[in-house]
Amino acid sequence: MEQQQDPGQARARVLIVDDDPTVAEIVSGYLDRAGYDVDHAGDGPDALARAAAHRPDLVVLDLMLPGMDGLEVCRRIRGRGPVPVIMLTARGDEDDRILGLEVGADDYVTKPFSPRELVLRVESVLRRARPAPPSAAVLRAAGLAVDPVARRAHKNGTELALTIREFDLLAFFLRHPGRAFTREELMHQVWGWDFGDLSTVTVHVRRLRGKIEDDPARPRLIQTVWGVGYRFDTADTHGTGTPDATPPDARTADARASDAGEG
Amino acid sequence: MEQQQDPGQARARVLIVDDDPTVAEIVSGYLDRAGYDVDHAGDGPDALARAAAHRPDLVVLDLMLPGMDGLEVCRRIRGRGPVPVIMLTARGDEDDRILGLEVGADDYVTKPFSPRELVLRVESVLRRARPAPPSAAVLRAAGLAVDPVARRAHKNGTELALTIREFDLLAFFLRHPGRAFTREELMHQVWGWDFGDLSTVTVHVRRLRGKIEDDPARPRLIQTVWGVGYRFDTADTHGTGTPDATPPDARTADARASDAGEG
DNA sequence: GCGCCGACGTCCGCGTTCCGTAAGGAGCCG
DNA sequence: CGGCTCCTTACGGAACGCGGACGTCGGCGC
Repeated sequence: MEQQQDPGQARARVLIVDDDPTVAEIVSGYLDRAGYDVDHAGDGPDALARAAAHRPDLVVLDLMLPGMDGLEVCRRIRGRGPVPVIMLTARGDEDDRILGLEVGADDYVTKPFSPRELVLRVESVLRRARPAPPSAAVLRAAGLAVDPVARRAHKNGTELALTIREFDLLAFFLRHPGRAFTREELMHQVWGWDFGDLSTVTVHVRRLRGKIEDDPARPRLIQTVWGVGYRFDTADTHGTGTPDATPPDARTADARASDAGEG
Repeated sequence: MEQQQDPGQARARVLIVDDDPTVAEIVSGYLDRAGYDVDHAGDGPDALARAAAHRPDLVVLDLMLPGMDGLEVCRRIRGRGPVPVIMLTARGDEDDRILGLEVGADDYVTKPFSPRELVLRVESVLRRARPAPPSAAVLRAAGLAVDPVARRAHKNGTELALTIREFDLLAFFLRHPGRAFTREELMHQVWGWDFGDLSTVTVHVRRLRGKIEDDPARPRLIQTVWGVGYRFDTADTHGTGTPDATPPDARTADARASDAGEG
């Protein structure tokens, strides 16, 4: 069964381009019942006009069109913007598939096809084309954005060139803002070591400061807690003398495994 | 999907639904000689029962049935699973054809038909139904277009001559843009190995770079993540806005089979 | 059968990057 | 002022990535 779309969400517009009225009608019925806003064009020029007027979210395009070549239509439609295209080709016509691939089709369905399958393809392509919604995996604070999955860090939109240790250290700080850590703790959490020269931590904090602080000589983000260690301060966790200011982040102990990457 | 008749494999099961015994017998004979395991039902309820019991790989369904409508039978059978259906319709009855397609038939044969033709259709539908598990779309990014089904890759319209490993590697990268992978992960996901010389990955990345990068010495698409591995970057996954284009979908064990192709 | 060729995995040398440590100087506190 | 802590810089070595090249295996044509 096809699933309905979210009520409240605008229905996705689908443009069907086919010169056979019966095929178009069947497909329209299926897509309509599946919750799409369907438009139909019978030939190439009509397709281009409707595509320009209605700005569909997806185009189902028959390759065999009277007048204008389906490939040409595809090319022109995609020339205006990144609209996903599903192409209907004759059964087993390998050449058409290849051409469709080159011209910019995102998927193809061979005729005769089951309307059910077409609906599935439409859903699949649209799902794939949807821009990724706010990825929750990105850590943000004080103009910094750290993506542990991509292993990228940005400061005010420009990318930072961080080494592994610097990246892991910054990611750890971002996960635990406003809290002071001793060098031993950092060495344990970020390095995974329970012993070693603690000046290693000092040096890496210094290097990280040099890359993320506006004035490394007078650091704002990574504060030195005299006699203790370091604390990452964001702009919003400022001024509150909170002794136990656990951020909304519910992350507790043993964050090492996820914070410091590999063991 | 089910298996086709390979030597050693079980024969494909075909269920014939027709109220005319002579027709059913003739068709059964042909299909049996063609190597299929044939079952027969004379009316709608019988068809549903046998379909449930024997789980056929394909159903040949006469539209004109006593008792229950053929369309209703088709609808119910397909409601249980994605079974291919070939429909037998009266000659020139356009409405039946349309209805058949609407209900989800994969092909149709008009009566009177030659049993030989029906066998060909059966083979065709089974062949088509098997190796086309739904998601067989085209991957696109940064001027690249990769068709996993056709095993073709294009860059800016010109075809790339990729080896098997290079193709699988590129397809995997295109499926997970903007995400960093270690060599171990790539070896596992693309090669399917859990051990082995990781320099193999390095070498293949280099060879792939030589074919898809404008300046392989200064790669833009496949970025090296120092100390970690590699990351495929598209033009649009650049900057703070959308650092992660990969939806947090189910990334399970079966991802390998679909990612690396079926070899 | 024989030789050619492409694909693949492995190995080695080189240049680069990064890391941990050491040492000297400055800052903070009693 | 003395002791301790922290900052800064420098350096050697290890780790890493890259490019080039080699040996093997299988397919294909002769």
